[in-house]
Amino acid sequence: MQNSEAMALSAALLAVAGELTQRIHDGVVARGFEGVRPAHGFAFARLAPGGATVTELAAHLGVTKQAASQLVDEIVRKGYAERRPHPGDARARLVVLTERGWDCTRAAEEAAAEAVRAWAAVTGEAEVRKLGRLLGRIAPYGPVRPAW
Amino acid sequence: MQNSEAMALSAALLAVAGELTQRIHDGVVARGFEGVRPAHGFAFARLAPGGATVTELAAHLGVTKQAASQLVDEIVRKGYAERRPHPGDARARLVVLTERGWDCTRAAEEAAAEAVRAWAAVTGEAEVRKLGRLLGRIAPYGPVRPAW
DNA sequence: GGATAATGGTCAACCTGCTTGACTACCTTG
DNA sequence: CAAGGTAGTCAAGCAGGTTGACCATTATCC
Repeated sequence: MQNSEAMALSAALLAVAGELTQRIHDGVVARGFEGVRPAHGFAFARLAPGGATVTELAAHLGVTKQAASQLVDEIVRKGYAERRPHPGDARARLVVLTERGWDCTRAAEEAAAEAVRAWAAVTGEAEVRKLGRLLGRIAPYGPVRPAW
Repeated sequence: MQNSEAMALSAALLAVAGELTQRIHDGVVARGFEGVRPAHGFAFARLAPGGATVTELAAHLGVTKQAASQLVDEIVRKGYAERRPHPGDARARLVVLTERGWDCTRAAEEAAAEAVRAWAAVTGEAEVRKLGRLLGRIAPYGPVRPAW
C-alpha cells in the first residue's frame, strides 16, 4: 500500500473521529447536560460498572492522578458522580456515578447511535456493521467491549 | 442498530484514532523530528500545497487566528516553516513549509503507512482498503483527499 | 510485632495552549 | 477619498494539564 493511500485513510479516520466526538458532545448538550466535556465521557465509561478509584481513573484516561482528581472534583461538583469510602481500603475512595451521571451516560449512548445512523443512511447499515467489525479487530487492547 | 452497538463502534473508532495519532507522532519523533505535536501535522497538511495565510490556517484548524499565529510562530522558530510576503495583499503573509517542513511531512506519511501496515497484518490488506473506502464515504466534507 | 517501603489521595505552584479584547496596517467599496 | 471590512499582532487571562511535596493507610519483610 502506498504512503499516500495510508495518509488518506488516516486523514479520513481522524476526520470521522473528530466529527463523531463533536456530534456526541452536541447530542449530549442538546439533551440538557451542560458543562460536560468529551473527556468526561471517557471517565463515565470507566466509572459506570461499579465505580473506580482516582488512580484507576487516571490510568484509564492516561493522565496523572492529580489531573484525574481535579476531573472528579468537577463532575462531583456538577452532580454527575460522588465519592464514597472504599470498602476494604481506608486510603482509597470509590468514585461512583449518581443517577444524573447515569442519565448523562445514556444520553451519550443515544447521541452516538444517532451519529452512527447518519452513516448508515450514507453507506447502508450492513456496511456500518462491517466497519464496526473491522475497527473492533484493529482497536488496541483487543476487541473493544464497552463497559456500560 | 442498538445503542450499545453504536457505542461499541464509537469506542473502537475513538480508540483506533487515538492510537493512530500516537503512532504517527512516535514515528515522526523516531525519525528525528522533535518538538512537533499532532496539531502541527494538521497545519502542515494545510500549508503543504502552496502555503496559506494565518487566517486560512485558523479556519482549517478550528481555532482563533491568534492561536494559529502562535502555532506559526512555533513552527517557524523550529525551522519547519517561514513567513513570506503575500503576493497581491500587503496585509497578509504567506506561510510556507521549509525543506525541513517537507521532510517532516514525509516522515509523517511513512509513520502513517507503517501504522496502517500493522492493521493489514491483522485483518489483511483487502480489509484495510475496504476500511479506507468506508471511512472516505463517511468522512465530513465528502471523501477526504489529502492535500500533500 | 514493628520498622520500612509502597500506595491512594490531596495541596500548591507552575507551564502551555487557547481565548477574548484592543489595536495597527492595509484593502475595498461607495 | 471617506468609511467600513479584513489580515495580523500584542497583551492579559483562563483552563487543563504537569511536577513536587506531603499525610494517611496498607503491604512487606526480617
